[in-house]
Amino acid sequence: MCPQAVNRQARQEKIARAALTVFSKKGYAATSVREIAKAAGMGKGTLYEYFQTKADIFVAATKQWLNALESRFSIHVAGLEDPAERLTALAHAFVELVDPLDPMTARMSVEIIRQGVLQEGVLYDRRHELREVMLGTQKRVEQVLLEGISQGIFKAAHAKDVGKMAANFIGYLDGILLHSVMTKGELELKEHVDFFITTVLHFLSKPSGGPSRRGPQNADLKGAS
Amino acid sequence: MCPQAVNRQARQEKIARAALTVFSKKGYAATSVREIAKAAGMGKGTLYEYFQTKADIFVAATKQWLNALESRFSIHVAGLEDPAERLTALAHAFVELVDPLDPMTARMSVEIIRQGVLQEGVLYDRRHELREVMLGTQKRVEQVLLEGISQGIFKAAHAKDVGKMAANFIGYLDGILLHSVMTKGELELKEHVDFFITTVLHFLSKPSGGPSRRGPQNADLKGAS
Amino acid sequence: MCPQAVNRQARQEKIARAALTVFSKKGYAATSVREIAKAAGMGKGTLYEYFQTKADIFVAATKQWLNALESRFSIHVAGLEDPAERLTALAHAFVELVDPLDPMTARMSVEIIRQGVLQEGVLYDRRHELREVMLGTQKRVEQVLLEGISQGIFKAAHAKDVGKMAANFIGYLDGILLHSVMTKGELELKEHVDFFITTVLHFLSKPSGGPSRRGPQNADLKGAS
Amino acid sequence: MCPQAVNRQARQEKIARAALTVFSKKGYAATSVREIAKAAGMGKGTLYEYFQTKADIFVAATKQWLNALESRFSIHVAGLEDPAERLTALAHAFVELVDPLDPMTARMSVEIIRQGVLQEGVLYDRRHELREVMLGTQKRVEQVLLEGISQGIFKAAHAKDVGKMAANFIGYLDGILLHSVMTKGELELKEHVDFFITTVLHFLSKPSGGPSRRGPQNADLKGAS
DNA sequence: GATGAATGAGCCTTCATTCAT
DNA sequence: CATGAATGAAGGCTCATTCAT
Repeated sequence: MCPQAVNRQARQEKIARAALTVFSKKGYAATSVREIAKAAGMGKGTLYEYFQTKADIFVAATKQWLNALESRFSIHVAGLEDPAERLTALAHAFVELVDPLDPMTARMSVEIIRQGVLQEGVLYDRRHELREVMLGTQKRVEQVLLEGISQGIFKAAHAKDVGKMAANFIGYLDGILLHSVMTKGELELKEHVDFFITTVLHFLSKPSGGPSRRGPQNADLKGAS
Repeated sequence: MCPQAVNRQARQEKIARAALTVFSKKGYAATSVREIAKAAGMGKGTLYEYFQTKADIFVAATKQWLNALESRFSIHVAGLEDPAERLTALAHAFVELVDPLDPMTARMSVEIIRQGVLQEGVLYDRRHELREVMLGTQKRVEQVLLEGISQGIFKAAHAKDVGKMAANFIGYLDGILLHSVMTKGELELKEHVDFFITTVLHFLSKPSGGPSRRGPQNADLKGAS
Repeated sequence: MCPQAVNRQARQEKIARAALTVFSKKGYAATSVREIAKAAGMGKGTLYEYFQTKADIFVAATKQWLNALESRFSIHVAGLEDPAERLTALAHAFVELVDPLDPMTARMSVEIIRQGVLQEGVLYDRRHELREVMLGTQKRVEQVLLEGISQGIFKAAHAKDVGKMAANFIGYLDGILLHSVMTKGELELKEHVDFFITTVLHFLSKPSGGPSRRGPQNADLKGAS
Repeated sequence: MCPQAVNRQARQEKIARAALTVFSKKGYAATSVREIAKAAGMGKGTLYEYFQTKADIFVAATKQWLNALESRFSIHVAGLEDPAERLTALAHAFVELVDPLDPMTARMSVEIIRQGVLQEGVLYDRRHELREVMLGTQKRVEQVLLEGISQGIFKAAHAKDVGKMAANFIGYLDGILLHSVMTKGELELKEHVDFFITTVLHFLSKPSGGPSRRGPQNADLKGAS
C-alpha cells in the first residue's frame, strides 16, 4: 500500500538546497543537472521526479534563497527598538550576505537578477514574483522610517518620501554588495555601508534637542561607523 | 599601425559592436556565434580570424560598452562647473542608461557583472580589468567631490571620506539601475535618483551663505546624529 | 488452477486489456509503462509482478486483441448457412473493425504487423505465433469455400486453389482496411469490400444451373453487394 | 567567398538514402540519429545541418522511397501495350518489392503506414501527402482499366467502377505484401498475386470473341491459373 | 502481494570550433 | 582573407526496470 512514504516537500527542499550551492557558484547555464544531482546525493532521474525542468529547480532554489534572506533580516532586527538601530541592523544583515569565505549568497543574487532581467532568463516570466519579495523588504524599511517619524526621531517632513527612501536604501545595498563581490573583498563593505547609513541618518534625523550637542553626537557617530 | 592593422582593428570593432547588441539581448550563454556572425554581416569562420574564442568576443564587446559609457559621462559633465551640478549630471547619465525603449545597456551591465562575479564567468579571470574601469568612474566622482571642497562648497571635513563616498555613489547608481531594469520601469528611476542626490548634497554641502560658519555647521552635525 | 492462479490470470487479462487501449492509441514505443499502469488502475511495480517486461505486456495485449477478433468473426458467421453469405459476413466483420468513432482495433493491427515485421519489433521473434492466428482465420475461409464447392454452389475446379484464394481474401481485407484507416474514412470501406466480394463470387460461382444464365447470376450479384 | 560548394540537395538525398536503410530495418523509434549518421558516413551534427529534426529525416526518407516506387512502376509498365499485361506488370512490380534478400522496401512500407496511422506518428500530420502518392498509383491503375475498356478488351459495364476496382487492386497488393513479409517468404507471393490477377481479369474481361462464350472463358481460366 | 521512489543508460539536439576550399 | 560545412562533446530529459518498504 505504502511502499515508501517520502516527504515530497522535504525532498524538494533538499534538492533546492543542493542546487543553490551549485547555481550560486557557476550560474544557471554552466550548471549541469548531473552536478545538481551529485550535490543532492541522488540520481539524475530522481530530480525529475520532483521537478519538471532544470528551470523549475532554479526557481525553487531562488525561492529558498529569498526565504533564507527574509528570515535572516528578521533575526537581525528582532529585539531592536530604536529605528536608527533597526535600519543599521538591516543594512548589516545585507553586509553579512557577503561572507568572504562563502560568497554564495551574493553570487546567487547576481544570477537571480540576471535571470529576471534577460529576456531569455529563466525567471524572466516570473520576475513579478521576485519584485514581490523585494517589495517585502522595502516595506520593512518604510515601516522603520515611519516609526522613526512617529517617535519623533526622524523629521516629519520626510513622511511623504518614505517610499523613495526605502527603495533607494535597498537599491544602494544591492549595488554596493555587487561591487563588493566583484572586487572580492578589496572593498571594505562594512565601512562603506556604515558611512552610507551615517549619510542617511544625517538627512533623516532631527537635531537631537538637548543641552549638550557634542556628546551625543560623538556617541552616535561612533556607533554608526 | 600599418594599414592592415588598422583594418584589422576596424573589423574587430565592428564585430564587437554587433556582438554587443546580441549579448545584451540574450546574455552570453544564450547567444550563439552564428548569431553574432549574422549580426556582424559576415561568416562564422571570419569571426575566428579576429578573435580566438567566443569569450574573447564578449570581452571585446564589454570593453566597447564600457568605453561608450565613459564617453557618455564625459559628454554629460562637459561644460559644467558647479560640483553639485556635475554630480547630478553624472547620475543623470546613469539614469539614461535605462532607456525604456532600448534597455540594452542596462541588461548588458547585468550580464557583465554576472560574468565577472561567477567563477565560471567569462570575465571572472579578468574582473580586475573591470574593476579598473569602475575605479575610473569612481575617481571621476572623487575628483568632483574634492573640487567641491576646494571651492568651499562642500564641507572640508569630508575630504578624508571622498573615496568611500564615491564608491557608495557609484554603488547606489548601479543598484537602483538594476532594480529599475528588473521592474521594467515601474520604478520612477529619475525621481529616485534625484531624491538620492538631494540626500547626498544635504550631507555634503555647507550651509549656503550665512553670517557664521560654525553655527550651521554644528547644526549639520547635529542633524547627522 | 488453484485460486491464486485464477486470480493471477484475471489480473494479467485486466492489464492486457488496459494496455490494449493505450498501445492501440499511441503505438508500442510511445506508450510508457506508467500509462499502462494508470489505465489498469494499479501501480507501476505491480505490472512487473505479472509480466517480465513491457514487451511481454504487448504480446499479451496482442493475443487478447486477436482473440477478440476471432470471437467477433464467430459471432458474425454464426447461423449463416449459405457459403456466399458466410464469406460476406466475414468480410463485413473486418469492415466493422474500422469504427470511425473508435479506430482502435484498426490501429492496433498496424502496430501488431509492424512489431512482427521489423527486426527490432517486439513480436519479431514471435511472428510465427501471429502467423498461427492468421492461419486460423484463413482456414476458416478455406472451409467456407470448400463447403460452397461441396454444396455445388462454387465451381469444383477451384478446389485445389482454396488455399491461395483464402490467403488472398484475408490479404485483401487487411490491405484495404489499412488504406481506409490511413485515409480516415475518406475511402468508402464497405462499398469497396462489397464490390470485391462481387468480383470473387463472380469468379467462384457456377452459373447457377437453370434455363437462364443471366437471372441467377444477377441474383448472386445482388446478394453479394 | 565560396568555401565549399556543397550540393545541398545531393547531401540531403544521401542522408535520406542512408536513413532509409536503417529506418526500414528497425523502425523509426528504434533508430537512433547516431546510427543514421554512421550509415550516411558523416557526423551526427552534420545531419542537423540538412534537417531540422529526426522526424524530418524520416519524412525525407519516406518521400525518397515513394519516388523510387513510382519509378519502379514506370519501368515495369514501359513498353507494354496490352492492358491486361500492364495490370500484371504493375502487380509484379509490387511483388518484387519483397526481395527475400533485401526486404527493406516492404518493411519500410509498414513503418510508413504506421507513422501515418498512429496519432503520435511522425507522418500523422502529413498523411494527406502520403495519400496523394497512393492516389497517384491508383490513378495509374484506373487508366489501365479505362484503356482496356476503350480497346474493347474489358467489359464496358465496369467503366463506372474503375475507381473502386483500382483502390481494391492496390489495397490487395499492399495487404498480401504485408502478409508475405510477415511470414518471411513462406507465402508464395508471386503465385498468389498471379492467381488474384486471374480472378480480376476473369471478372473484367469480355469473352474473347469466338463462337461460343463458354469455351474461351474456360481457356482463359486455364491459362491464368 | 502491492507500490512508487530511485536510477542511469540512452535519446535528440545544440553549438563552439576547425579547416578545406 | 573569407567562408560555411563538418564535427563531437555535452546538455536536458525520458523511461523501463529494480527494490525497499
